[in-house]
Amino acid sequence: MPLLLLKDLPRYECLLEGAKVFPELDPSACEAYLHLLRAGDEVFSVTERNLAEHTISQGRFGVLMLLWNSMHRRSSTGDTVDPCRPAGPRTPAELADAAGVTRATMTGLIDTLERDGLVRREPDPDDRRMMSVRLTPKADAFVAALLPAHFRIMARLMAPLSETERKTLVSLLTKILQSASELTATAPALSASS
Amino acid sequence: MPLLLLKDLPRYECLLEGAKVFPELDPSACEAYLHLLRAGDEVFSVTERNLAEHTISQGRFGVLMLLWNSMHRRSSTGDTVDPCRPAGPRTPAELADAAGVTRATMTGLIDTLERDGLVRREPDPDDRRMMSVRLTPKADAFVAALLPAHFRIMARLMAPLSETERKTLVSLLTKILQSASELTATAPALSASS
DNA sequence: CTTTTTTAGTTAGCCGCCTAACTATCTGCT
DNA sequence: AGCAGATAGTTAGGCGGCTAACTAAAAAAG
Repeated sequence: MPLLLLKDLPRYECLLEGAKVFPELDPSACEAYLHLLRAGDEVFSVTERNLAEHTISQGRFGVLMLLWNSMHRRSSTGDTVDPCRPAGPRTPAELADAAGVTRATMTGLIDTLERDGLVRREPDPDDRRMMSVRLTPKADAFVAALLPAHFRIMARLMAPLSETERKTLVSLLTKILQSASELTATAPALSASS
Repeated sequence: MPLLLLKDLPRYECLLEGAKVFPELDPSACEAYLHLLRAGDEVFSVTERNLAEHTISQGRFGVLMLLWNSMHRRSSTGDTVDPCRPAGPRTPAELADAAGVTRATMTGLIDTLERDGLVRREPDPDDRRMMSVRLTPKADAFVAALLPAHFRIMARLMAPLSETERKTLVSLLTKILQSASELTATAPALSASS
């Protein structure tokens, strides 16, 4: 579990009462916020538990998936990607960027993956600053064995939602994602202005 | 940011293609899952950034909120809680339970909060194993100064959603939460059975 | 051609999360 | 009374985030 969260979400009446004390408190916004964090966290930890059974963390799994995708990706027309210039992330910096972590963090993840024999670092012949990270055959088999259960869990998590509801959820989350990125862009003004 | 996540969510076509390779892959479930994690993470990091401006982490903030709530809570009828036996969490174990972290983690959080002068540990006169954690006046002022901006951010994040959409979102997330907890209960069967 | 700036990757150190093991205390059973 | 087991809290060590500072190499500027 990545974050400290209330196990029992507050009842709506409590939020209404809080709004009396803090005029800034928007009860329905707060409720949606708390449910979003809670659900995201719960879903995260369910998949994390499955991955942990295979002795791998979410972070390392993410790196494996990025590399796997780089190796197996085909374009939407069905053509294979030019093998001389693979499209997906290969270097630590590209991986860090794709994964949304710092390069320092990626160094650590690749360290442990390499230690476990799942990836290899290879120097770039053209630019001696760069490394190329490649999956080992072991990792290939590992990921292939892991994915079915992983996908099954996603399917089970979303089982109670109809196709329509899933689309609705995605569209609502997309709106939130949008406003979050706007909020990020104007970050300095947050705590001060209205 | 608590977790390693794809910065760019995969297009739906990619999921459809993946489903050809992995029959367990339910594209709409996967899409919903990825959006949920992504949105949760993004929203989390937006609030985290605000808290960081006040030199406090999400985890410590959560502890302060639990204690604050314990101290200021009133019942829904407006009566104050019996002051001799306050309802909210007080001890590290209760706090850990309410926050959903281990007691070891709570020890660390209280350590840093105490170091920063925001809480005090007081021995329990009746049971010498127990400690009582109390907010200092400094923490009281600190939280009161922090909350308005915190609430404002929640409101902004949810601004693009109508009241109806917020209710819809909460109800969809509640369904997912429900299936996640069922999945947690039957965890051992996950990777094996269908 | 030298110097400066940028870039790739690593290292060091902090924080918060975990599990496992430990101490101290209390509770319950005989 | 006395001991086994439960419980509260801490400690120790690992992992994966982060920032900041560093090295090496390439690119750009003069």
